[in-house]
Amino acid sequence: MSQPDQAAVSNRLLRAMSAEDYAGLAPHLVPIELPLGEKLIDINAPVSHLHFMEAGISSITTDGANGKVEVGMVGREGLVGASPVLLGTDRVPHDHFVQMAGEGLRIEAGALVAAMDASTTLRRLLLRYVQTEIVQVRQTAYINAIYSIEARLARWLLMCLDRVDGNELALKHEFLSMMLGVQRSGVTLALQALEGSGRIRGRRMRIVVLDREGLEEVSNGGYGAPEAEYARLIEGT
Amino acid sequence: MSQPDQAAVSNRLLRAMSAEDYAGLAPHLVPIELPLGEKLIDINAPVSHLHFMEAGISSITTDGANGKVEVGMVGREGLVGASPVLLGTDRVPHDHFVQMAGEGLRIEAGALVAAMDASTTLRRLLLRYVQTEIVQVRQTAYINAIYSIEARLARWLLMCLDRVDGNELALKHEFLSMMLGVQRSGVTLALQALEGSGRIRGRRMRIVVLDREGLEEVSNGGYGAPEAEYARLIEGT
DNA sequence: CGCCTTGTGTTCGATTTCGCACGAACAGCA
DNA sequence: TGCTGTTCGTGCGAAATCGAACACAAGGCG
Repeated sequence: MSQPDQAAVSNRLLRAMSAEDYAGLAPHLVPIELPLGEKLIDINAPVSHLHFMEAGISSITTDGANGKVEVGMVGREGLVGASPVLLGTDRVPHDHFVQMAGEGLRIEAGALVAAMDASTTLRRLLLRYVQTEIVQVRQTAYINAIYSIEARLARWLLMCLDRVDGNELALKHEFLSMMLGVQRSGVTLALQALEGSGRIRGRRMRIVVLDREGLEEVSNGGYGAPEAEYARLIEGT
Repeated sequence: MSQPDQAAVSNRLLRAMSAEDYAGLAPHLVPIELPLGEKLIDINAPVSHLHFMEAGISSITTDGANGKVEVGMVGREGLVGASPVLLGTDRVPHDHFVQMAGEGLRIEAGALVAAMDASTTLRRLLLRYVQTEIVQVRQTAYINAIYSIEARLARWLLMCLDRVDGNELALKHEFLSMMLGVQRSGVTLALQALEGSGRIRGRRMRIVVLDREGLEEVSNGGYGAPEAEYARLIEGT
């Protein structure tokens, strides 16, 4: 098995770490396909592996009495399973599944923990990543409390856009409605509003973003702060 | 300055740690009053001190274009400032202030970090606490997306109740409306609904909880999971 | 005791979102 | 080409919530 060179990976965490830290991790990284719907971590099931996302998007969801809603999103900026493994537990009450197909680099939990124990710089980087996850979900809680469907949808599309190549997203309205925790027809109406103002174009199973800045306006401040915090904490910018 | 004995403290983290870990921390703990409204951490300001809450409640809020909403709650089960300091940054884009007056044990960030570097068991405990904060805020994001005002209010009252002695909460409707991100009149109506079903009794500036289990029913599954995860991760139950 | 500030109860129209249903458009497939 | 299942557009009454205003009540203070 040949692991990719650090310069060849897409994952922003792997790219941000020192060459030594990457070299220590690389022998344990196993390239893996991430097909749509693949469960990376089951709710309350032992977390044996983590996944550095290389492409595609994974969702963290809460399943409750009233359905399933997204409470976290991980793409190539992140590491699926980071918070439980780095913070000392082996299971979480949340589902983690592949929401947009892609690839990842899988690593065993034990190997990652060992690498972190051996390198303070690696530990520091990955713990900071966990902090960015916290900032993201606090923002989600805020948004879910007081923003309109249209603003929440705009933020969500932007977050997806940050994690894919190109400006197309392969998504069903029904799936979006579940992620946001709203009615499917509400998603259709919000998308039509965005399309009416020329910010996106919708086709069947596909959303093309035409005006990224327009979406940021619609998101009304809901998008941006967590993303800036990621840049600051992980990439020092 | 005499620090309290471990058996005498109320903070559940301090009580859960080993006697050795507590002994290492104790010389750095400074008892401090926490008056209503005191800011413990300012938004994006350096975090110099952390606070083990002994009594009272601190809120974590996001301030955005559309107002301020609570995105985290810390009482005597917790440590204000844990996530930034333990995860390697010195500031967070959130406000932390005292929402119900009480007391705490203050510690300098540097002293806590040093103690954690010296004890793997202490580090393990406190990182696990951060994980419980994550579980809490993911639940908040979930609830905010799809639960009614009444259910959210019931959950919020229960979370407060867990963090105070007795069954009375000193709260204004206006404050509640800000915490939940809803209209003040909506809070009044929801409280009346809870009072009508005999679960609480409201006076001016004061809410008396009469039927805790009734509130849990109203919260419709919104309350409980994060609390159970705290018990599991911190207290091993 | 009576004023005055603050907190709470109440109302009401506007708006958003829900919840549901049904038809139209599209894509795969025979 | 025609069939079929899926996805999307649409409409509509119901419900929840907003947003704002005003009246009333409680309690502090002079």
